[in-house]
Parts: sequence; C-alpha cells; structure tokens
Amino acid sequence: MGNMVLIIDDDEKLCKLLREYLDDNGFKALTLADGSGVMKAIQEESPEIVILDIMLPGKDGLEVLREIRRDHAIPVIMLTAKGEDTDRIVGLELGADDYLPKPFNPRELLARMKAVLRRAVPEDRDEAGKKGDMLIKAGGLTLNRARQTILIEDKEVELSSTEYKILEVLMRHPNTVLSRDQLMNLARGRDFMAFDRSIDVHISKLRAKLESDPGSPKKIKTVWGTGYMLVDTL
Amino acid sequence: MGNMVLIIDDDEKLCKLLREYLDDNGFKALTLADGSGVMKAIQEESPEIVILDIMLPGKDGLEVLREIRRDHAIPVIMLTAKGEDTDRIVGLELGADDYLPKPFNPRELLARMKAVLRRAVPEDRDEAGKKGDMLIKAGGLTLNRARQTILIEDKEVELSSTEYKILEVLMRHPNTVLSRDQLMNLARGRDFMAFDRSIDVHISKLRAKLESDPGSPKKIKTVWGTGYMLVDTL
DNA sequence: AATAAATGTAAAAGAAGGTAAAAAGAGGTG
DNA sequence: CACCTCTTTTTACCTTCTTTTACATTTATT
Repeated sequence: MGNMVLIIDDDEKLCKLLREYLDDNGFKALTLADGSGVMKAIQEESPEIVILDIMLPGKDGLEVLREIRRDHAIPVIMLTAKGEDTDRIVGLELGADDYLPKPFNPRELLARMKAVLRRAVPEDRDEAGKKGDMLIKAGGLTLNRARQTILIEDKEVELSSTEYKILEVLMRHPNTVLSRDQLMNLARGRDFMAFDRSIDVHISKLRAKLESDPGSPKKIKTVWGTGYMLVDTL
Repeated sequence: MGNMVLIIDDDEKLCKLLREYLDDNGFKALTLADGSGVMKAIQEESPEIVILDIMLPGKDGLEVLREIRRDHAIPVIMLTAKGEDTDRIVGLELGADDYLPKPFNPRELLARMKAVLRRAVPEDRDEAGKKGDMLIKAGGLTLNRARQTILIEDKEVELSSTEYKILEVLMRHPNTVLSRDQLMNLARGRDFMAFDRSIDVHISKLRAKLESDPGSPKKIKTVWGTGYMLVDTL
C-alpha cells in the first residue's frame, strides 16, 4: 500500500536505481522507458505522482506532459539534462510541479517528491474534478481559488484577478525562480515585452497586501536579473 | 432499488464494462446502442442521469441531447472522443452537465456522476411534472426550471427568461469561468459582439436579485478580462 | 567612486466592468 | 392597429483594474 510513483525514463540503470531507492522509502515505483503508455498507466494504476524525463526516445517529455495535463492534475516532476536551460523549460511548459537537473541524488528527488505531494491537496475526485484543487498552501499563505482571496494569518485579503493569478503561479512553484516572462505567460497568457513593467507593479501591490514589511519582503523575493520567487520554508 | 443510469453508447464492450462497474457501485444501468429509443427510455424508466456518447451511429449525441433537453432537465454527462476539442464542445452545446474525454477510468465517471447528482435534486412531483425532471442546486441556490424561479434560502425569486438561462448555464458549470461569448451563445443563441454590454446588465440584475450584498458579490464572481463564474463552495 | 542596468513604486493613462436610465423589441388587449 | 406592459439591448457615466510612464533607488560592473 505504498504510494505509487510512475517514472518515465529511458535510462534503464537509473530506473532500476530509483525503483530500489523509492521502494526502500515507502513508495511503489512503476517505470516506463518511453512516453507511449503513460496515459494508460495513469488511468489504470492511478499513481500519486509522475517523474518524467524531458529527453525521451520518440515523443519528448514536454509532449507527454501536455498529454497528461489534458486529463489530469496529478503532480509531475520533470528531469532535465544538465546544460539545458531549465528556466526556459519550466517557462515553456509549466504544467510541471517541479524540475530536477540530472544528475541528481535520489535523496534530492525524494525530498522534492515529498514537497510536491505535501502541496498537492489530494485531488478530491468527488469534488472539483476537472478544475483541480480549491486551496493551495505555501509560504504561510492559503489561496482560495473560488473566492480569489488569500488567507494570511486568518485574515482574508481580496486580490484582483491578475494579482491572484500571479500569486497562484508563484505558490504552485515555491522556492523556484520564475522570470517575468513566465509570470506574464502563465498569469495573463500574453508575451512579455522588453520595457514591460506591469509584472513589477503587480508584485509591488501583492507585497503591499501580504508582506508585514513590504520594504523588505520575506515572502516574495526578488532574484536580481532573473525574476521573482515565493519562499516556502518548512 | 439502485439509482437508474441510462447509458447511450455504441461500444458494446464499454457498455458491458460500465454496467458491471456501476452495478457494483449501487447504480442500475440501462444501455442503448444508439439514440433512437432515448426519449421512450427516459419516459418509461425515469433514470436519474444519462451518460451519452457524442459519437453515435445515426443521430449524433448533440442532436440527442437537444431532444432530451426539450422535455427534461435530467442530468447528462457527455462522452467525447479523444482529440476533439472538448472546450469547444462544452462551449457549443452546454446543455450537458459535464463531459468526459474517452478513454476514461470508470472511477472517474462515477465521481463525476456523483458530483452532478449532488447538484440535482428531484423535482417535486406533486404537480403533473414529467418524470426525470430535476432542479439544479449550486452555490446555495436552487433553480426551478418549471417555474423559472430561483430558491434562495427558502425565498422564491422570479427571473426573466434570459436571467434564468444565464443562471442555469452558470449553475450547471459551477467554479468554471464562462466567457461572455459562451454565456451569450448558450443563453441567447446568438453571437457576442464587441462593445456588447447586455450580458453585463443581466449579471447586474441577477446579482441584485440573489446576492445579499450586490456591491461585493459572493456568488457570481467577475473574472477580470475573462468572464463570470458561479462560486459553489461545499 | 562612477556608470550602467535592473528594480520599486507613485501616479497618469487606458481598458474593462457596474449599473441607471433611455431606447428598442415583443407580446397582449381591446 | 393603437396602446400598454414587460423584457432586452444600448447608451452613458462612473468605478475599478491593468498597463505605462517617470523618477527614485538599488545592484552589478569597471
């Protein structure tokens, strides 16, 4: 009755290693060498989380992710080869919940799996089925999707649609630097242009609403030259 | 005395599978291979819910849905073939209560059936009401189709037909943002034009009728730049 | 330290939404 | 058909939200 993990990677040795390591740590691992049987496996085995290599023979990982996301809100961690521009990858297809550059220490993977699973309120199938979770928790904040508000120390603060969207993206990827480009794409569905400062302004307003001292923000950090990051210390 | 489900699908194997699965889960399933006998079956068997494949031999599923909707408010879940643009389908023919892309996990279907049934309450049959008719419940509201009214905390409020239609569409898809375009198409059957404000006006009137504080609406939310959403927190 | 690039944010400008009221339709009724 | 009533759409103005602008401040580089 260990939690089921679905691993998709064409590196046999890695798969074997991971299967053993995860087995020892209370997970039951199912491995696939390519993306062809993923949907079937998810349907039949209902894993709790998917570990997906970006580089795959045949259909590549992003394509597989896209397929998964059409039907499932299941947590997905992407494995990226060293050297690829991971930010870019995350930006392009941020349906993933986390990513991990290869090579990595299995312990690191396990830690991220646990982190992702902790955030993933069990997808209450009975309820909000296709729309995913109603509440997202991270960084001491609780987002209420239905009401477009945040709960911060039991106080409910109203957010505008864009503020909400940006914060949701940040909270879905805590401790991950997101570029303005990514934020603009994910929150507003349009391209970020040079000299576009609107993300900065929204961040400024968010800080005013949710930081106790907006002058030295503790929750939404600026990563100079790169973007913003929501800090989630556990 | 299990609840009766009417399944219309030409895939025999799928029908058999579903019949068995639903049987095991407290439903009694009746299956039809095409749309020809649907109206008769609804009248004679009074199922609680209909599962309807879009792709059918002869009359297609949308046509069948239209027929059903002429006489019944019975909950309907549509099955759509993989690859079709489900959003589009939902947008075009939103008389359905939910849709599910094939292939699907029977468990997922069951979950959605339960979710839809939770929103549907059997209509008071004291009056010569046709069987199979349901009231829709969501967001603390109960729609009465036969009387074109809404029950809000035991008070019955009258709605104009457009108000009713818009609210019905919103309530059939709670916690889903619907664009003005969709609302206009579904409620009035015509295209939404730029600078058209009539949906906004109807929403405003609905809020005046059903929100305790129309100034800060809790039930019908505006999603800026996108559309409106009925909030249903359970 | 000086310079250039990036970020913070107030305030102006622009775009979208709320709603009262006028105008335009759609049925009834005599 | 003229008249009245009820509904829907359009108009007009106001409010709210987003983006742009402008300038101050911070950070990195030389």
